[in-house]
Amino acid sequence: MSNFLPVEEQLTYLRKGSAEIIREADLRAKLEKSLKTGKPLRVKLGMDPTAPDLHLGHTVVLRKLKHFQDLGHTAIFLIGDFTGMIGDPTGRSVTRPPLSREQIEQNAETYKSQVFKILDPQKTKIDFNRRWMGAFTSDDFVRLMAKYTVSQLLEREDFHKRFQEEKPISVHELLYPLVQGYDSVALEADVELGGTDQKFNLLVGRELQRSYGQESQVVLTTPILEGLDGVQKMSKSLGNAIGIHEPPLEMYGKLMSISDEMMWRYYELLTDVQLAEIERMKRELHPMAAKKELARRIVGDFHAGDAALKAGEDWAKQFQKDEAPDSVEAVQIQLRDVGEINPLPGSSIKVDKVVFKAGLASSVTEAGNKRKAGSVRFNGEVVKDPVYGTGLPPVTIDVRLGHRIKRAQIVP
RNA sequence: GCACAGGUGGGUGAGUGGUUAAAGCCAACAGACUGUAAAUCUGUCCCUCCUAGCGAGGUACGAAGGUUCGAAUCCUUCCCUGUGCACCA
Repeated sequence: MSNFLPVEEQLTYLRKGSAEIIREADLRAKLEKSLKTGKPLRVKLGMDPTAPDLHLGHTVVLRKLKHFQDLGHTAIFLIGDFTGMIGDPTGRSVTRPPLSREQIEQNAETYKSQVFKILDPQKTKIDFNRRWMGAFTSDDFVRLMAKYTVSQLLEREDFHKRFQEEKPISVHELLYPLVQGYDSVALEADVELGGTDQKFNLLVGRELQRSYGQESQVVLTTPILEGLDGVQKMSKSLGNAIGIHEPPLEMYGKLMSISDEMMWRYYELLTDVQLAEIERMKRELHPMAAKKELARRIVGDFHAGDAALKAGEDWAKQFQKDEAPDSVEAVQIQLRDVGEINPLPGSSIKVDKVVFKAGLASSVTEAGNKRKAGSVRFNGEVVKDPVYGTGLPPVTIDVRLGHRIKRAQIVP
């Protein structure tokens, strides 16, 4: 009845793109057992509903969950709507403000729709930890907290560091790992996935399961994907992320701007290209060709049809041939908003304001600085004067600052 | 509660009464060069206005007041963080 692959094959498949498996022997044992009994493993991946928009970094671990799913195991996508109130203190050495319940629910909804770009909706169990945490009594909580010690919690690097640096650590933050760990108890998870930054939390799950008399879960961590800068982890707040909902051209362009070194890492973590094949590409392909292929593949994962191909063409047009792409976002701008200089007979507009209104600069002052530096182009021409003479509106101008371009429609 | 140490621009971190919109570094953004890669060099990096300038004005150093011709710098109160004290009277 069971149509699982042989254990070794499953292991090989799962190892690719993993950072660490704790412990591999346990995983092997669990796989063997499931093969024998025909019972799939329960694989848990939890996410905070704090960042409603998924980016490629999140997809690394989601892809891993998908791998388990492909192998016939049960994928449980857990939305931490309860833990979201705490906010995982990971990373920033600053206490996060808790999210409101409405926000969390809203984010959770967006999540659901987004993860199915990767996971098979038919075969994925979605759960919320409020389901059991909401029913937790104070007694239950005390019992849970009694199973762990403060020094155990302070082993976590983030807490440890803050403790050393005499920075604040709120008590509710300390609770986070415990609750996440308890989720594994509630779900009777066989395996829990997470980024390497989650290692501590995942290990707490192992301990707690044992305390509650369950077999400990296997912990499988995936690497944290670096963002566009190639240094810091991909994160929306760091502004170095590629969101999975982004339009094809934008996604394609961002992928083309990553460093050659990063490109191979992206290949490894974001595509199903086999390692041997990646090595071959490294040797035989021009880096740019390989990068275009990468961009095409990834854009193709999130956009249907020939969107990826089109994005490639548009990109080449815009950046390699220095032309405007076929589709440029148009922005309507009121003439009076950009300072009409002499209404008749022709009109003059203020360059800085147009750039700002087009959304290419975050302030008029910044737009002015860029203009003075010779970075602003109107219809392909560098504009250095503060005032730009146009005909009578309506007038359309392709406004370009750096690699970004907008079509400004000046209307009366 | 008491004592002590802190709170500066996206991040670090100088600055203790006056060319300080606030050094340096990092990040970021743009330009040159390129393959929108890397490396390197250059410029910018609070906001607004205009006649666009080594221009004018407005904000800014936890908050609010005060002293002063003048304060991030001195005083007062408050808020926030950390450390120590706390039991054995």
